[in-house]
Amino acid sequence: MLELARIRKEKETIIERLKLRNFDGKELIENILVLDGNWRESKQELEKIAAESNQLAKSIGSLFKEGKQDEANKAKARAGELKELEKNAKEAMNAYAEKLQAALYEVPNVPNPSVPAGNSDEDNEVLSNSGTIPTKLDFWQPHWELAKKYDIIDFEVGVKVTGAGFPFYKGQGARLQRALINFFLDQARDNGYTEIIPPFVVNEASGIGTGQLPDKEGQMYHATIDDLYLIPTAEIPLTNMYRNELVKSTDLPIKLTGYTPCFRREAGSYGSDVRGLNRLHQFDKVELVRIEHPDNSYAVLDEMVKYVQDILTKLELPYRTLRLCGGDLGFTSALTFDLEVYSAAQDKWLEVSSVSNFETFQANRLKLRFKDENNNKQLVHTLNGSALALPRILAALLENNQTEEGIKIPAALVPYTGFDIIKN
RNA sequence: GGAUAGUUGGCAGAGUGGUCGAAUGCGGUAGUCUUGAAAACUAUUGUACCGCAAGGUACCGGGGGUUCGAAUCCCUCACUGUCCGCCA
Repeated sequence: MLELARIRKEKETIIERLKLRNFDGKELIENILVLDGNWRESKQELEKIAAESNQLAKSIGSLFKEGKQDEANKAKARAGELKELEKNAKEAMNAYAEKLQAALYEVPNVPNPSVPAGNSDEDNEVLSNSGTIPTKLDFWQPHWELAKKYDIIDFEVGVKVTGAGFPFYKGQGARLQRALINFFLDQARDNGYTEIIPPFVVNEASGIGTGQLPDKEGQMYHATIDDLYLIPTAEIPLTNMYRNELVKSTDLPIKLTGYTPCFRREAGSYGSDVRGLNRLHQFDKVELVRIEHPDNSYAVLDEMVKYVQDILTKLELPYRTLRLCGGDLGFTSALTFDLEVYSAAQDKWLEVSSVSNFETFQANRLKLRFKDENNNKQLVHTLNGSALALPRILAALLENNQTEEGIKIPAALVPYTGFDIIKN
């Protein structure tokens, strides 16, 4: 959510920059400013009535004490009138406040000026390519065939037990999965992140805090009996740890990492994109969250991208780095870099990480502030990034490392798996 | 799941219808004293919003109600403690 004060101050810039994401915000922003004016006006009106009412109530007390019954009763009559006025004024103010809030929720984050214009993922800017794309050999198979061949992932039994998109990992597949989680967490720890194991379900306030609610309600599994949501990413519990907090500037930066399963309904997804491990309803992910001083957040964003690149290099996977265009940019993000690995047998780039700077957009909803050098309260900047999402890494590892003997495990992972090849 | 007691400012803790934004203690900040520190003493010290300002409004777990007036009375929800039951 954008800060109202900022909208008042930078109306034109905001409208202009929102165009980068093909968002015509002119009408909405104008409307917000009108509602803001109405709200303030009605608030002043209400407060005026409340002030008189408060004063009157006090005087009634003293009048009774002094035994001036008549005057007291007269004042009571006036108080009754005021009460009616106050009720109406309050309703008017609340109506404006509600409309204002709803309108503010509709405004996406203002893109960073470096965000390229564009409509879809086709317009994302490829910043770099790293690693060597392997040559596809005749016997190479996509990962869902390999999963069957080596009996390491069972999609069918997942359908029986739960439904499509909930695979079972078995034997070496399960161990490889666990090895990746540990590898990622160890890497994060070596880089100064504190490991967290958060709850996998969150309440509504947390969903609102990080921006999944109210917009993307349909993307999350909702346990309605208890009104809790299954997390689609560890970003929600990790960032919400600091909801409504005022941290000291010396507490910054806050660097958190956490492994969680992620649950996504993925309503509306279809086609070859959802084949095998490409898109699941439940998947594992290690997430990084940073809470930063506003002056540092863009340097930190670059640092996080480098960090993810470094892990991909260690896994010996060919990858490319993209700067998301305005049309593909998430609602809450000001700037996002995606990292995609090349999965050879499918001949596809698979997104395995998304690293974003939200600036104050989440912090404003979270009411997450810090005391700056001058003891003023300021909103922090929040960032997060996947490091990494497991299934597509697994897909690429399986597809790219096929040999006649079996699937080779990259050297960096062998200490974690305890084996260097997957074979029958 | 049943019973019961709670939820007040950074913390502890008073406050059962009016002068309570809230005693008191601790803590914090500033000062006096001191070579310095501690102790002692003095003063000060909640948050948010509206307003150019003066000032005003709201907030005693959340929401609603009674009343001219609610931290205080009523309803409701959430959370916490304790006991019982169940349980990894």
